[in-house]
Amino acid sequence: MTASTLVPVFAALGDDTRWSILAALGRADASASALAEVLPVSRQAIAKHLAVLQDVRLVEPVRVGREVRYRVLGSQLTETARRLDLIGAQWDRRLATIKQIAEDLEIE
Amino acid sequence: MTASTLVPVFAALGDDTRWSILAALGRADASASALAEVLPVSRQAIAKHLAVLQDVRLVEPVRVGREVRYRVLGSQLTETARRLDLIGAQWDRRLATIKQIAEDLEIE
DNA sequence: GCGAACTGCAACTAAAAAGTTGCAATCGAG
DNA sequence: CTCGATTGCAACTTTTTAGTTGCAGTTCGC
Repeated sequence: MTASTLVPVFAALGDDTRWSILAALGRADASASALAEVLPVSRQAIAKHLAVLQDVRLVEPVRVGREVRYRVLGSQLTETARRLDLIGAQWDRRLATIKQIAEDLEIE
Repeated sequence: MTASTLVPVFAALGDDTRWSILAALGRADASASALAEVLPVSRQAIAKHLAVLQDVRLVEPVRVGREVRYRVLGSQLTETARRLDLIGAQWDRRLATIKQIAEDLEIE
């Protein structure tokens, strides 16, 4: 996974409707039609959201007879979390360094 | 931090320009004007982005004389990563359970 | 084979977000 | 005190995205 793929994942996660979809899929795999019966948007809207989620590997389609069920992929979320943590740690390290320098200066 | 604050953080992180800003701030604190000299957008556009980032506590303003420098906050990123990891683990656990059940059924 | 259930594609509308320009207000340095 | 640098506010345009409706294509069950 390269850095260029990280931002689209966040863009995908930055929408309430998509989280509703992910939450529903977190309980059980479901098709776009099935999700449309639960959520307050049309099936086509859900299909578009699923396409977005599939593009960033947050869900994957599973054909079951004539319907296409979607499965949520925790691995992408875990991987994203790991990378986010690294970046956050870097920033904190720089701030800690600055703070340390400031304290050293005060002592002198 | 409540769940309702999580989605806006992702929305904030789902934009390339904001990542450019965060990357620049990751190297050194800077004002909107200073950032505008480096990035290919106007100062006002950057000011809006900084407001978005500040709303979700990814940066915080620091007055230095007549200018307002912004500091990146790693803690928010770390916290977000932690929560993301928990959710991903939940999903993976469900999938593992399902897989286990499927395997058990095959044996019988 | 035929009808019903599902999916997929396309065009369109509406709302949100990114970016711009222009101007007023503020504050420091000389 | 005054000039220049910097920030803040407002109106506007453009682009993107979320959502809709309508229709065509597939495939399963009877």
